[in-house]
Amino acid sequence: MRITSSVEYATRLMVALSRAFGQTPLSAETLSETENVPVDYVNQILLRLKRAGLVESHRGIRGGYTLSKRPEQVKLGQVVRAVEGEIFESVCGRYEGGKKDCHHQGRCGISPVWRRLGAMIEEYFDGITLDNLMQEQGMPCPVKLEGLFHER
Amino acid sequence: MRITSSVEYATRLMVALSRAFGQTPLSAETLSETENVPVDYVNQILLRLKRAGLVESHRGIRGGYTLSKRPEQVKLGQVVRAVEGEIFESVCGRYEGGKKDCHHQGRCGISPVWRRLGAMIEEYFDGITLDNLMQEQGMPCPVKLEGLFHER
DNA sequence: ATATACTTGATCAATTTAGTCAACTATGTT
DNA sequence: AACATAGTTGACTAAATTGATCAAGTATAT
Repeated sequence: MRITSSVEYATRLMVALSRAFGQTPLSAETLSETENVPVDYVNQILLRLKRAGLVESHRGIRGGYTLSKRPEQVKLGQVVRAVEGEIFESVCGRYEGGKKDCHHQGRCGISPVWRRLGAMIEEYFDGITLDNLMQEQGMPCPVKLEGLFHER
Repeated sequence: MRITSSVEYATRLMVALSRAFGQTPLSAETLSETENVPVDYVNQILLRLKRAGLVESHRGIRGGYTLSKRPEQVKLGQVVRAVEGEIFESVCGRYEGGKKDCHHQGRCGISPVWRRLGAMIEEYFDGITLDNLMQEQGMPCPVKLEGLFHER
């Protein structure tokens, strides 16, 4: 379980765009240099972010990318979903044993444990905004998880 | 971000061994059948669990595996660490950009966000015991995360 | 003795992740 | 209009990880 390079890079790119919010667009080339990410990879990631509606692109000589929304209105969860599809992939049914004779239904308590973990992680990511990420010390106290554990 | 088959299988195997706790050992062959996991893979996973001290092996004609400790004394976190090494791999420095001109040090708030996520996930796994997993409804309310978000 | 069953390390295939490439389209500037 | 900048697209490749298999052992209860 780890943060992939796509997510790491996407997050850094979004923070860079947050810093430049309200100013002129940042080109993929520029972002590639300041963030030390291969330019083609930057383009690929920005394209996914664009398709998710998180950034806008501007062609031509002084083109580049800008945030679609204000930094405080963009959640880290949206960024992760844009590049990964799903934040936490459900496990039930993915493996042979699970499908054929699923021990995740009525016979043991494993399934809810995975589900809650997924919910917890999503909640965590959705509780953090780009604005939080721009702060030196990270976000203050973004998530309230109490409810999750009593959910039935 | 997902639960790997090793973790899924290891968890199921440990729950099966929990059910048989105090009884005769369960052979890899038996576990393979009841859990629908290839027998060689079962052996591989059980070996890792053994090296982590979570199960004991018994050779010979009525041999097999037994839990080393009572189900309520084994944490899910230990099971995950036994098969995966680390529950959540630290990201800082893993990628080129991070090493060369790390944006995770003093200049933005990304790093603490990953660290806290990792701490949260570890805390979650360590708050669940095999005993919890045996219950139909999963564990009750294993984790208190309040402290995590104010940690500095 | 012998059948059962754990032990070990190597190997292999499938999948995912990371990164590259090339051909193209749009746009501002001169 | 010409041109340079810069986004767009999809295919492609390489590396790493994951999932699974195999073979040649060793130990032990009966």
